[in-house]
Amino acid sequence: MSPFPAPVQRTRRSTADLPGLGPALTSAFFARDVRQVAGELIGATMLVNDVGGMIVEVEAYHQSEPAAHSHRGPTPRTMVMFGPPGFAYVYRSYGIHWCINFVCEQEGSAAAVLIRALQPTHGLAAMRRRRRVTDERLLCSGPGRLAEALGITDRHNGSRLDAPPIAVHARLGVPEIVTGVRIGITKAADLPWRYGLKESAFVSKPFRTAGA
DNA sequence: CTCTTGATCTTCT
DNA sequence: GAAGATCAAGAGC
Repeated sequence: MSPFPAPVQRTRRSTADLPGLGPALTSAFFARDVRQVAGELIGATMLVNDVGGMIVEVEAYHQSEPAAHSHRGPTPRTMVMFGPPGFAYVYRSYGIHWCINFVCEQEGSAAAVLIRALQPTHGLAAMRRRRRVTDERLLCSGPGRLAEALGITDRHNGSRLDAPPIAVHARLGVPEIVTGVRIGITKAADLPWRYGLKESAFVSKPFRTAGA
């Protein structure tokens, strides 16, 4: 079963049978409930300097729940999340990696979608140079991996999502979505706020629901 | 295949 | 001083 309905029948594992790019998403798209935006980002395409791919895995975070970096109020690191929607929040993870979020809802909501995995479609050669791996499935299957592949660093913190070097294009068609609990957290670990493209070979880990 | 550990920066206790 | 929205390499099965 393809995660996208007709006309494609088989699971999309190469770029040959991807749907095209929809219009560029602007701040109005991100100015909505963070979980709604998270689900609609599955199948969208994210590019940085024309390098990137189709979003296949994301997680939603909101100030009201304790797993969010914004939960304890604004700090120098999380300031961007407290601002208006449609901007990038980039943070340092475990002292080593960069990870990118899309700020959603409205000023003060401090809600964001963590981009966790892409299916590479644009600029594969540039990604392989940065990542020093050849397996396509390892280029962008994880938040730290995709940031490295796309050249994302703290330089992009606070950047607009609808102006160079960043672009996010709407999906064409509605894919089949799977949900599960978020990965690598201990607080609010039962909230099913992780969204993925069904049967994608490019997600960072299998999907799991709370309890099991 | 699964499990463990090191790397190394920011924030919080 | 400890924990954390991670990843890669090595050990063991």
